[in-house]
Amino acid sequence: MKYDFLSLEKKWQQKWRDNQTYKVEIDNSRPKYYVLDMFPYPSGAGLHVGHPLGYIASDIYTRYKRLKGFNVLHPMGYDAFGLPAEQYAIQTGQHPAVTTEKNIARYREQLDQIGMSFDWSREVRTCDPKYYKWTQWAFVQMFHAWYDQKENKARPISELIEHFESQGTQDLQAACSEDYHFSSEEWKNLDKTKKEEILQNFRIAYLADTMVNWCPALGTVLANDEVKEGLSVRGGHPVEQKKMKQWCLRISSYAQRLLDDLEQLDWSDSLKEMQKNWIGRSEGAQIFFPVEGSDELKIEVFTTRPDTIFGATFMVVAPESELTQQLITADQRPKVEEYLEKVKTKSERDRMANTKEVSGEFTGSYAINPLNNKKIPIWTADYVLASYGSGAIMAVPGHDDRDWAFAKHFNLPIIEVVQGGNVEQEAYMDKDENAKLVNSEFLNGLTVKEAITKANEEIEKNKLGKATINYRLRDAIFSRQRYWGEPFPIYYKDGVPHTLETKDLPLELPEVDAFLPTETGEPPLGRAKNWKTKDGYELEMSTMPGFAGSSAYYLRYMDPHNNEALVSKEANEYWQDVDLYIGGTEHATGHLIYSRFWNKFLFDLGHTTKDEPFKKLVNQGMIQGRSNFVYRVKGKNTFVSVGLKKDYEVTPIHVDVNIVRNDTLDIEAFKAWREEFKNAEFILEDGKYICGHAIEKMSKSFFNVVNPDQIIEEYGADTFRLYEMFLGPIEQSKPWNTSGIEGTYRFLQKFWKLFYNEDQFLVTDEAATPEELKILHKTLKKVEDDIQNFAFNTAISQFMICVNDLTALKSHKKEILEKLVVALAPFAPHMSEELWEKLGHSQTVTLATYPKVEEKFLIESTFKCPVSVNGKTRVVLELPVDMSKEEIEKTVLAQEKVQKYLEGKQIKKIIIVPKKIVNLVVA
RNA sequence: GCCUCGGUGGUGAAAUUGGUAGACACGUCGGAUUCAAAAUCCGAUGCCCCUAGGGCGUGCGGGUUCAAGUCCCGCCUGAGGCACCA
Repeated sequence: MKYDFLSLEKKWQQKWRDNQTYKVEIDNSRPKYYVLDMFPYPSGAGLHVGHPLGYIASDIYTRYKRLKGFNVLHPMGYDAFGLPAEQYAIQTGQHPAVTTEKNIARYREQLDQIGMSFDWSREVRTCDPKYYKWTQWAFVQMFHAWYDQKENKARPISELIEHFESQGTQDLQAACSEDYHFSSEEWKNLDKTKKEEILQNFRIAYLADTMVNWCPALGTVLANDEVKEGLSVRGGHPVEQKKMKQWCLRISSYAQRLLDDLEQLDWSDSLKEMQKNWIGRSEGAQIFFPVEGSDELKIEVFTTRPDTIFGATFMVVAPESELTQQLITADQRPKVEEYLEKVKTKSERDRMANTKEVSGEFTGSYAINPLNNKKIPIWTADYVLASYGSGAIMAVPGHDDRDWAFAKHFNLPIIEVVQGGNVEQEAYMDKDENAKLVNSEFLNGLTVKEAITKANEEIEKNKLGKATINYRLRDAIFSRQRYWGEPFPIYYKDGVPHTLETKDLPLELPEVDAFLPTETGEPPLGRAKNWKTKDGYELEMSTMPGFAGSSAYYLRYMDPHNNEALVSKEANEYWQDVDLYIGGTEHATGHLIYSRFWNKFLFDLGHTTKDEPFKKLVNQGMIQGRSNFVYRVKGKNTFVSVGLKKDYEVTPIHVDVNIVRNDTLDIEAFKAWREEFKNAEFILEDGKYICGHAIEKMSKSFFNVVNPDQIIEEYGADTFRLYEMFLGPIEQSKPWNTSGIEGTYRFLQKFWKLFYNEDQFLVTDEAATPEELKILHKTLKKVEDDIQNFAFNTAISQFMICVNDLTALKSHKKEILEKLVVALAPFAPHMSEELWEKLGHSQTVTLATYPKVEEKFLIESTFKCPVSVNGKTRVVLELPVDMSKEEIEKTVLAQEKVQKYLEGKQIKKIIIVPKKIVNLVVA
């Protein structure tokens, strides 16, 4: 009987749906396993062949784990809030909810036809009020929390207030935007507004005036990870710096924990490295430089090289820094103001593009080097960033190349304090172990390492500052001036923000007449009628960013219909955390950091049981497009095959890859493709038109998009799944190329035929021969090892070898085939179900048990042992496994070939590597 | 500039982690079957040389080792990340 994949796959997909085969419940009798895919943003274009790569891999692993007896949670949902739907809405007036709904339906249809085993009863959508109730709830928790650096965790804000009331700021170590010192008395005497103002600086979700990435084209603020090279990641619009009042999350207070806990995670090195860089820890010292002529004014700097303090010949303060204003002297004011104005109008992008260009202005003030009391000028320059460290530096031109360039440009002195380079030529930045300090009083003669320690000691002793750590990671800006996102559960009373109560959540997104900002520049929510609380207080008009909804979705899947809590204790304790998370690297510094932070916060307050959400993470590579080209002869409607194009003057034209097969153009289809090609003529090679090709992003405009639908229609879902995995390791990015899919298709045909003799279903109860058993167990072993290593490509290769072997033996033994069906089930579930049923099982293959590998069939009775004589001659011998060293020597030397080679030569030594190789070293 | 990961046939890729490089698959060539084609099956297929046989081969140049795609040093090159971060 023919392998009729179309009807067979339809039949099983229907059965799985009808029987809710993949629905899971808490089951304390079985171990849990949690496999999660990064949920997709349902775009209007549907899935192309690149998208399901990770989903197929996780589905294979899920099905494998089920067969191994685990209770596997494998859910799917949609990250449904976002910019594209909103922009589409602006253009068409269609409500984003409507388009989103439509897109989701399409995604679901496509996912189903690939044969995914998701538990759809647990589906979540971030735009569903029942879901975003808990996003809002988490935000409320963050509003009412502060970060205790002593206990290194978030705590309820009420406990901070208690602390203030009993002892003011004494003994308090808290993450805070300001440096506060007050007594309990002083606290008690403050009015309500002032108290709230102070508390804002401690809250984990807080409102603050901050420099933000403002994107005028999108009309919204963006987070750091949403900006690349001064352009927005979505759309590529210019981004500028602007001071705005925004909601922020104090993620920086978690910097150290986010860094430390990376170690315990089973993630790829490159991903961990990216997060490390993003967090950007640097050790150094905070030093205060008094300003000449002022008792109060001090310049705080951060430096990683306190050892070079005697080489500081000037100071630089960031132009945007408030300090700058206080430092400008009357006679310098006009010049400095002019400079500040110039900096202000320079966009972030221009600033980045011209990093070589040196600019700055002298403020007129001088600082005193606290270690040698030398007077040094204070400058302002845009190479110092307001947002990092304290926004001011001590410039050591001898040992920092930016300071060096600045000093050279403005003719400032350069002092060498570390020997080893020529500071007149360039800054000497090496931390050579033998380099000694000079011109540095008590540091002279020390190495850099010693000098850093010594300088820090001296600074702390004299209370000039302290050794400290700085992070590049900044607090996350959490407001977006957009419509299609979660509303903030915040209202304002006398300008002071308050949170809604949990019982009043969710705060649903209101209807608006247009999805644009208001005339007065308020976000779209400003258009909503009566955007107020019951008591008439104004509600917050911004919405939350994309990462809000995806930060705790993995917890929601554990208990998606719970209306009382994000997740019940029971469900959380059973499912714990994600054992395997699969998704792309593009989320390395976005979602994967936010999500870890969000989870740690919930953990601190006892809302979840695990400190880290994702134990193991596998990054699937991107599938690129493989575009095809036809070459039109200039000025004619004639197309020349790629091999002959050098003889003509041609223009390459993208041609739809779906009318090209193995680079050969379907000429009739091409003529029908577009009106203008109807009468096209062709110059062929070997009777065929061969197209050129190039690797590009998979995109509609390159006509290189391949949809899974077409492939599945032609070859079936099982072939598609197999082929996607067979393409190469999942972590690797690679272009899609449909030629080659025949290989996996043929494999499934051959597998099917093992169960048939002509048209007759034929499996025998005969006992398997040792040879057959060996083939089976070798395959089981290799496949299982490969699955555990996510090497699905080689697992499939092994199946191919196995089928070839069994076909050659004309083997139809039930004993063998039944086990193979189960082993293949994770890869080709539809075919396996069908064959499993034909083998007489009434239950689905999902409930089968993964066959046990019997090692005894794997042990070879003999092993191949290559003999190498001085690396020149190789003889391969078959030797028994248990042969002794002496016997091996004897056998080797008795070989005719070896004898021949050794004639007249003397053996110097014989090296036997157990079970592997024998080497004879000849004199 | 800094960090990370790669570079193996015509193509996608394997290689038990230092042990016969190129498994498996695509493609190509040859054959069988067929009136013919498709499908299917069998065989060949790293490169070079005149075959027997030999020589060369994992980006390039060195090194360690009986043995290197794998380890070490120095380059070249591709992809990704970070980037006036003090």
